[in-house]
Amino acid sequence: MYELFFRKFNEKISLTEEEETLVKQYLTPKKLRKKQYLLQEGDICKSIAFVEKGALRAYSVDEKGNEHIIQFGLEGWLISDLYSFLSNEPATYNIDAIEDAELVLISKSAHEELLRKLPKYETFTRLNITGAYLAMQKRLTSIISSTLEERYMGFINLYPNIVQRVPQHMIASYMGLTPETLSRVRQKMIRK
Amino acid sequence: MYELFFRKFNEKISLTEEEETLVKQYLTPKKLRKKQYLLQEGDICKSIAFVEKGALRAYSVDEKGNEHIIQFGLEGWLISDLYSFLSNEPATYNIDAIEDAELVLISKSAHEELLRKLPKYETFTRLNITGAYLAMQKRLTSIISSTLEERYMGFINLYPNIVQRVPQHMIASYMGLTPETLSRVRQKMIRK
DNA sequence: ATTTTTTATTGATTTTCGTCAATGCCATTT
DNA sequence: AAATGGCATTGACGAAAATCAATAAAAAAT
Repeated sequence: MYELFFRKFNEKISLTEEEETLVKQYLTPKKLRKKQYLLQEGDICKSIAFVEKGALRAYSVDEKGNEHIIQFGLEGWLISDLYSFLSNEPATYNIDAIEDAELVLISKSAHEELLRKLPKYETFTRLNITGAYLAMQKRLTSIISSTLEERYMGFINLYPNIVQRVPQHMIASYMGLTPETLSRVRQKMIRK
Repeated sequence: MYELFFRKFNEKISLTEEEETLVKQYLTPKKLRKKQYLLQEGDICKSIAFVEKGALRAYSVDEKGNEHIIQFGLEGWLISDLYSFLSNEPATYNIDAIEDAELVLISKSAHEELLRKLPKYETFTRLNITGAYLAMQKRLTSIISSTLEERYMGFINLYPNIVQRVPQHMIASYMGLTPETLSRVRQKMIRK
């Protein structure tokens, strides 16, 4: 149980047996079927989810009903509406399962207690958010400074597994494009 | 000395006198004239800078020589090429002063020692990076899901002080637009 | 004081991307 | 086996933004 979670944890900062046992008490497993929501816009985000298995996405919906994917969550990644989680304000994102998924949930109270009780958990949290920040900064840089082809190439190189598993219109959404435009970008690249 | 730095620090997590004295020993002041570089692409980023006074920007330059601003740094903000700082890889961003500036530098070794010695510094760091992450996520969401006018309105509301002090072509660059396009967006908005 | 540099605006044109619509394909479901 | 729904592709068209170029205004340097 929670194998991948603790593998990732120990990669960042290694825990003793006792510490693992302590942390385990604060975790809750959850299974999600494809298309099921983990969080809906307007609800308060009650937990951070670690993906043990499967795939999720976080997305917003605009007035026209278009979905905009802000984040994917595959095995080994964390996913949540962090702002809602930390502030207790209504979520602005929806999160649902792209594939059947197994999650490890960390509730708000668990998160806060672990931060207080276990310094290594704070380090774990800091390293996680730092990694997420750096990844997002790369994404932002590529959006404001690269051509579509370069951006798509970058995406393929960075997340080859996502390209395999996720429908292309979702990748288009993640890139801020229409499915048609992404399809045409791909055609151009194939011709070379 | 370092007044704003400690004000911001204490807002996040309050320090005792002794702790402040300890932290002070790890800080270095630095003044920068307008247009001076704090960091150039290709160099290793040796420190995180806290802006006590003035304004800076971090930006990349593409093959065509166009500059793309990834971040502004005004009073009270931190600025650096975090990836380079943490990994010791060559920086991909340039950082320079938009106005004469006074900085507080935290070197790599200072950062690491403070993380080890002072748990409150780790908390300070965690809260800073979390805030930066949330701000960037908002920016990204607005890029992939809003119209230009909405995005510019959002920028004005979020950073009215930047609009006052920074040339518009830099704001265009931050938004991933040409100066001409931003100028036209503004005209449209004025007409309403 | 005048020259230079930086900045913002405007117009004409081209390129890029979104929109709308139709088609075909594949995978489920019935 | 047939029907359905989700998905990717393609074409025609229009809208949005980039590019190129000229001008003017403001700020900085001499």
